[in-house]
Amino acid sequence: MPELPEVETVRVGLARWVRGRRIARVDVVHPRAVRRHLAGGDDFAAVLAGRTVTDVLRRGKYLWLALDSDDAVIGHLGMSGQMLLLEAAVPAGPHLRVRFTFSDGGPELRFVDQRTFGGWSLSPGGAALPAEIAHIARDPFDPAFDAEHVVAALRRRHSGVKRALLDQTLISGVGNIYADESLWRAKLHGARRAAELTRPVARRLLGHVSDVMVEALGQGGTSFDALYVNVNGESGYFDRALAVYGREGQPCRRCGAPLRREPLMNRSSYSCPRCQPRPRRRSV
DNA sequence: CGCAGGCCCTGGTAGC
DNA sequence: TGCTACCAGGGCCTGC
Repeated sequence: MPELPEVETVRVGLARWVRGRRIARVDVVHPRAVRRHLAGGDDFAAVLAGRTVTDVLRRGKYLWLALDSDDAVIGHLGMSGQMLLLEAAVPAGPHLRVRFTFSDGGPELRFVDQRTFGGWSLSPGGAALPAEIAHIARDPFDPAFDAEHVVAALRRRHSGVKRALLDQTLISGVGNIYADESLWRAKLHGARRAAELTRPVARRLLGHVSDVMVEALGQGGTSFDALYVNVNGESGYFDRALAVYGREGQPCRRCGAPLRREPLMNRSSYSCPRCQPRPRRRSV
């Protein structure tokens, strides 16, 4: 489940391996992978052929290949997407969705995605920042990330604080895993109403969000199964450092109480019943 | 407008 | 053994 640290790891890998190369051919193996490109897979491939990748950029969980035509190819890993760089001779796996081959004959870029939540689309003129993702807020790795602005926006939200953290138009890059980890560090239950957080508490929470993702980036990303693999095909291993996510029934590392799992927004949330008491008035 | 919830999708696993 | 039900969840979409 790639979140900001994992996507940044992929971006760095793509920049290293794809920047400056000319796309010779694109094969859309599964149409769902380009469902956002309404003109279809053939058109997607035709537009990209002959273009050179000038840079690989990212905002939140979206990344894009900037092209010499000033257009962009936006990519999202979804739940299970992988970017693999492989020699052409390596046989295709069962979940290959899109294949990019390059005119230099070097390694292909293969987008592999079991659950098909991820995909690609074209953004005309979007090399600097695709209009399609301009509504996505800056993420904590962005030099222009304005924490005080996010604190103020967070404190105007009437929804639960976890829902607010997962809202990519408020702060981007945070997913279910790092939201839970951040809330545990901040000793806050995710159903606490965001608007009820004091300014210092909101600041502290955002500090934890940033810390936990910076730490994950340093570890090379999170992996729970073989689904997340970085661009060179190596699994991340940050899972060993997770304090709450996936640890139902195991002792809280702070107080020893058995961690709980409960549904929130129709997905699992992990927290400590003692460190993160449920609010009387719950917001989701 | 803000907010909440449903849906998409596949493979692994639990349960019968 | 083979079937069904359920779970994982990011982001888009709809409806209130």
